[in-house]
Amino acid sequence: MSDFKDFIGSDKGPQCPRTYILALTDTLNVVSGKWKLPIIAALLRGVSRFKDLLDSTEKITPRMLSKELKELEMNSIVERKVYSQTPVLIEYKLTKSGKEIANVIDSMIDWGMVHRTQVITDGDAVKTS
Amino acid sequence: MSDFKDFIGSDKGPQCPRTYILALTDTLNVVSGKWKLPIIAALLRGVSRFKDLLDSTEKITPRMLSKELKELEMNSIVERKVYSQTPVLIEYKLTKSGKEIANVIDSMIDWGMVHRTQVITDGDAVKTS
DNA sequence: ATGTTCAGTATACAAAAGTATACTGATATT
DNA sequence: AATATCAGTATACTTTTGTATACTGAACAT
Repeated sequence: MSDFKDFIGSDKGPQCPRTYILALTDTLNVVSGKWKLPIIAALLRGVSRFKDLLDSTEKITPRMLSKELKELEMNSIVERKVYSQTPVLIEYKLTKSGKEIANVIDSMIDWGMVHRTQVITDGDAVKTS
Repeated sequence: MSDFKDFIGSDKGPQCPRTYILALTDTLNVVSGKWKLPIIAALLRGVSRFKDLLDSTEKITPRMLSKELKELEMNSIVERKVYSQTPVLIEYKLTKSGKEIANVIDSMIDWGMVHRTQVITDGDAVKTS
């Protein structure tokens, strides 16, 4: 398993592997922003059509949904399939990697939960934006 | 352990616990943006003074460093200590939670590494921004 | 008295991310 | 012929995020 603490162990010591930085950047691109996670959550629930994603992702506009789906597709998180039925059916679904991002989200939730209890028992405040 | 897949299991079924969303939002606030992770990395290396953080976080301006440190302090990721020596010494250090965020970063790196190999063996492209 | 270091702040601007609202074009239904 | 549905696109914003450049003030050092 990778260890962030290891490779940043010293300023003059071994440099951070470039591959780690690339991997981290990829992940940040997938989880950052207002809409990526809500869309991925809907896709994990099995929602697959543009219109259904619009409905189940509250307050998103078609422009944003379109833009985000394109980015997710470019990053191989989502696959777009066209079925030339009538009316045309376009199906968005998560790739293998797309499904596996749920593990990262789990670890984010876990840290956040522990963090909140630690902050409360330390008497500090949490900004609930 | 929390499971994102569970609580989003169905549209009409059990709602996503609000605490999960709050936890996830907390985590996103800590890892999102251009400077948070570079600063945390420097702090993990033991860099602690404003001037040293400025030097070891390449291209950051004092304005941004100041702003980010304030946010990290508000979110109990960083502690600011003033030593009334002369010249005054101000020390920034990670809290317990602040150090533990490294686990989340590790899981982000892991997903990113696996994702890249999967994308390559599937013949897809990865956007290397 | 002038300069240097530390720890920032002030002002103005540029770029990225997100919103609002309306529209398109293909096909099918009434 | 008019209306509806699906899957988006077009145009014009507003808001948030980040950059550039200069400055402040306290405490020493020369």
